[in-house]
Amino acid sequence: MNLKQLATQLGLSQTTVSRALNGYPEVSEATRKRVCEAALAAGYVANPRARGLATGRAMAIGHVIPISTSHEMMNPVFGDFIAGASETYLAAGYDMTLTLTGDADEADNYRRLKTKGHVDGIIVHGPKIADGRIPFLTGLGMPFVVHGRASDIAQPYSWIDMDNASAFRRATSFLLDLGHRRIALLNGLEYMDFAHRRRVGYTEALRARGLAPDPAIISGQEMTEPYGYRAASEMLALEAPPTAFLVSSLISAIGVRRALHEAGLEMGRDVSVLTHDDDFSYLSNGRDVPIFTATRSPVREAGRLAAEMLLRRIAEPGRPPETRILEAQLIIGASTGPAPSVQSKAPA
Amino acid sequence: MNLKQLATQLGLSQTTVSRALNGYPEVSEATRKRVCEAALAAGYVANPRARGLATGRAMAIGHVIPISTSHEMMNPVFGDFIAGASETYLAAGYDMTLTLTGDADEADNYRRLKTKGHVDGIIVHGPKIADGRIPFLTGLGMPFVVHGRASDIAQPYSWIDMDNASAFRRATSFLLDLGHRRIALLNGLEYMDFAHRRRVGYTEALRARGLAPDPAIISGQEMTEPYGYRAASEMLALEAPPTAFLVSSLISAIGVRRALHEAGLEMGRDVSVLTHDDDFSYLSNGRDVPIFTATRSPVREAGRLAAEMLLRRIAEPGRPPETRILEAQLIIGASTGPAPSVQSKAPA
DNA sequence: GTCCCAATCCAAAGCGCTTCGAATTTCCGT
DNA sequence: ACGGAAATTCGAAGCGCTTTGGATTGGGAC
Repeated sequence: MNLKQLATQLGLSQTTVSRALNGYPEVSEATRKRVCEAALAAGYVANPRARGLATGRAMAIGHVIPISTSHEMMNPVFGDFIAGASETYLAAGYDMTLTLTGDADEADNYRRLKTKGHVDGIIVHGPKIADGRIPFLTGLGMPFVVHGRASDIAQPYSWIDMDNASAFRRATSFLLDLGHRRIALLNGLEYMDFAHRRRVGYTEALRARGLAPDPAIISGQEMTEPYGYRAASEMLALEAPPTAFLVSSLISAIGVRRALHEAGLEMGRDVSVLTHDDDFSYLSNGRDVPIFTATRSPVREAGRLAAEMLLRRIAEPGRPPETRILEAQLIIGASTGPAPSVQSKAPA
Repeated sequence: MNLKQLATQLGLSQTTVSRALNGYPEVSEATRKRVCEAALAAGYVANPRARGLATGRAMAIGHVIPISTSHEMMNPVFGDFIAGASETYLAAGYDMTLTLTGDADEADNYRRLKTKGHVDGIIVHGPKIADGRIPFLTGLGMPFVVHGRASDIAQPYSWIDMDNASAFRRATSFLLDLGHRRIALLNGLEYMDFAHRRRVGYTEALRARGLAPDPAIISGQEMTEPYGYRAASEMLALEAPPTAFLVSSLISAIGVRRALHEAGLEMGRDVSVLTHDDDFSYLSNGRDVPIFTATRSPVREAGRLAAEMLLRRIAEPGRPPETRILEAQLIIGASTGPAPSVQSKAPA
């Protein structure tokens, strides 16, 4: 069933039917009603391809998410982020197309170019410190919003990001306040912008107290559970083991917890753990009684906001780039406590 | 830059250029080479909408994944499954569009109808026991493949599924062989087909040894970490607590582990835990030394296979529905051991 | 030199929809 | 009853690509 058939059946022109269906004012209410009912009855819905061809709009936005081929990891952040964005799209009538891409640059530019004409805008995931995709898309003139930022890029562009540096600065200070002096950082891959910023925040907080970061208790890897376990186990075996761990993801923090248990240490008493918490739906850190002390920033919410930003950009192509920073909450849970050396000086 | 411009620039007709680009035989190799080079230089890529309109193929496949609005959960299974499918699509030149939908039926049929014309085929995620989407899509004549099955549906359709019943039957038997008699089941939501089948396998294995399932140690919820924790804690507080837990997801199993630790019990010695493991990339159960004894079936691989199946269906619309069952591996880890009562009879 | 068959290449007809410009009808005031 | 503005409706031209059927060219075979 296509427009022409519907129009013939109704004894109207395609023009009128199209206008009636799309809510244009120059069609009488009576006609509109008749048309809509007939369309509903016939189960008619405009062919999106044809509509796109005619209007130039695709009513779809593309998410390009990098999967490091070497690691083969689908970061769970993407899932929740996309779920959030999808709510916005649904309400606005947009579709979402996903492109998982190998390594984020080079040959891919080509592929994304192809994407042009397929989508009205793009959300860029997982930016690296100086991400080539950003100048590329800017040059292309395609509306886009970055989830995160790319530190070394001068020209303005739209992004939404959590304040990673601030969150990790506060988290580090919090641990320092508790008396910890050997604070390990289990970061994500540090060529990723977010991890880079977290490291910066961590370092700043240490320096502010006159402490120098110790490379032996800093690492940056993909944030899996086994990574947390392995890194923590190794660090705990050092001569001067850390008394606290600052971890970049709840999943890795779970690995750290496993390492602690295995070493016979109690989390929150013998060793403190503070993690960033993206507030995934399926891996909640507990609403009422958080297991881990954490910097929390819901990634799903970020997805919703990013999508709204992008839709605004698409609607008004002229508007200057918009940016939005989200502050993480510092949530106190049971995984942190005073540094043991301090505690041991208490009356026993 | 469009076809017409490119053709003019080359002094050829649109027809020839189109054919050259699409690899049709009736164009000389010399011409083809010239055309391809020019296209590359100009950065020309055919507008997919226009191509789709003309060919009737969208070169895109749709994933419709249900998000129970009540729970607001983006199941991590989807992420990995999609990553697998995406590999297949990339190789075949297909795009992927994602539709997260609220509750899976009713009004949504409409929406999915709209999807028609947008995609060449659909992958159905998260089927319930009698899922209305299956007869609906069958009636629509749209090629589709279900990841999982829907038990109560008579007419044939294409699906790929892990053998959930068999996996859980074997897992239960394994625990029974270790002497466990009170085996708790922490299942997923039991209106989901996969959870239903797991329950069936579990029940069968118990019955085969003359044991009756005890509702007090069986539950079915969304498979979050807190669920595993809460359910396990409650069951451990029973008068006759379970000596083993059979868990439907690694994430929930981590919650169970937490509950055990908190209760001062050692996993694998005091209480056994056996979980299903979808083999997510970021939450590995350990390749060499599995933490949990588990039934493992890589969901990413399933995604790849499902995509291949769908592409075959699209290529040959006439072929009869294809089905594929994947057998889970039973992997022995450190989380299981003989039932304590048995052990306690050993010389001490 | 002709004829015929391949090998190439081209013109034009859609695919289904939107939208501009024009035609038609309706409804007033006078 | 009539001119004309306002309210509706329509015809037709694309959007960019594929593909059918036909035209053109080149090169043996005779």
